[in-house]
This record gives sequence, structure tokens and C-alpha cells, in this order.
Amino acid sequence: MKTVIPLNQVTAKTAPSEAFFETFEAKFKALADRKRLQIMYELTQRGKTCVCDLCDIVEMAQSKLSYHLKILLDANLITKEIIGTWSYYEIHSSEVNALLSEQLCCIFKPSGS
Amino acid sequence: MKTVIPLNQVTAKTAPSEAFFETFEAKFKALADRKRLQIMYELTQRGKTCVCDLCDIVEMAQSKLSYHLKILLDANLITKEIIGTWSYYEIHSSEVNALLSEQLCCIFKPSGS
DNA sequence: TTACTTAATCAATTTTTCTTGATTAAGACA
DNA sequence: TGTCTTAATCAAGAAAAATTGATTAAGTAA
Repeated sequence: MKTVIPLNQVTAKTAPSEAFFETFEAKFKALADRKRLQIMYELTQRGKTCVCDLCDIVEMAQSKLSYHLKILLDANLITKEIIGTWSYYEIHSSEVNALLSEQLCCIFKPSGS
Repeated sequence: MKTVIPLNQVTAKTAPSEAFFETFEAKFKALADRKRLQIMYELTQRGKTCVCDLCDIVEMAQSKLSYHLKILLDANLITKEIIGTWSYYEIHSSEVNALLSEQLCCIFKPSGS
């Protein structure tokens, strides 16, 4: 899995390195799909959600959903918690906040956080 | 060319439509490439810039640069002005502001605007 | 143990995107 | 007019990402 630089370590005092652009490339790539945006939106509205429920909510086959969740997880935009046989996913609010505008954060993360 | 919904017309009072996610898909897709992010960064630093100069700055073949500029232009993230034989491109600040966080806007658009 | 459930992974195919070099179109100017 | 410059577009091939169905792994519970 690729190394992801946490957004709070990012500054722009000197010319950005190749790695800098790569980090954002990965994050924007993760967001560059309408199905993954829908997943982000549903997680925002519902909070921590089980994969089995998400499958029905976004009407996606299980293997396909797993594929897309992994991309969002690798980009550090969501987090994962395994409880027994179930996997729960949640928006990674601080990362999303650091990336997106206030007005978008109200759509892709809970307004109150 | 695809229809682009201006960001200032976007609200989230009801469940977002398919078109809503498609609009952001296009914008994030445009940002999902390290070369295009570098172009955005250089335009941010330099302001309105001629294609011929940009070619040297980002070290990219002319046809390749045109291809990437078109993707950013279609996503409404940059604007274009033709003067004589030259084409000048510029960051579309209001769109970038509506999309990205304050901290990123300082990197992908001039701090002062 | 066995059967069942959940979700990640794999392999093969399809689809999309990117790159490259060539061509085209339009303006500048002698 | 002809030549030069700039930059967009085109077509073919390469590379990357997405989809599909099957398999695997790990937990639950009889």
C-alpha cells in the first residue's frame, strides 16, 4: 500500500515536491468517481455504517463495494473498524476538512463536526 | 462537451441527484493527476500564463499540455483567453475556492484573492 | 465438527485515460 | 502570396482503472 502523507503535515513554504503532488493525486483520484462520492455522502449522513448495509444503500455488488471502499481507505478519507464478522466504515472528518471547502464539507461530512 | 453545473448553484437541501455527483466527479477527475496539479500550482504562482511559457515550466510536450489544459478548462477550474496567436490560461479562483479547503486554496490559488 | 455469514481478494475482461507524433487551423509578417 | 509561429486536434498504441463472478479467509453458531 502507498504511503500517505497526513494533510496536517503539508506546508507550501517552498516549491512542492513530486511527493506532494502525488499525495493529492491519490486523494482526488479517490474522489473522482460518482459511486465513491455517493458512498462518502451516505457515510456522512449515516455515520459509522456496516458494509452489509452500505451494499443495499448504494445498490452495489459486494466485491465492487469492497473495491471502492479500499480506494477511499487507502486515500485516508474514511476509516475502518472490524467488529466480529462485520466491517464498519466512517468518514475521516479531519482529513476531509483539510481537503474540501466548508460548503462541501457540509455535504461530505456531518455539519456539526 | 459535458454540461458543468457552477458550484455556487449547488445546495444539499435534498438528497443529491446523479447529476450532482457527476459534476464533482468531473472536477475531482481533473485534479486527479500530478501533472495537472502542477499546472494548477504554477498558474497559481504566476497568474495568467501563456501556453508557450507553460510548456517550458512544466516540461511537457505541447500536445500533451493542451490535452491536460483542456481537461482543467472543461472542469471549469481554469479560464482561457486568446490574444493573437497566443493562449493564456488562468486559475478560476471562485470555483477553486468553492471546491477546496482554505489551506489548499493557498497552494492552488493566490493567497490574496 | 459442519454449515452459514460477512467481506476481502483474485483473475480475466472491459472500459477509460494517457501518451506520442503527425496534422490542421489561424494569426503574424515579410 | 509564402513562410513562420502558436496551439488545438486527431489517430494509434500503451497504461491504468473498473467490473464481474468466483474463491478465500475468518468469524458465528448449531
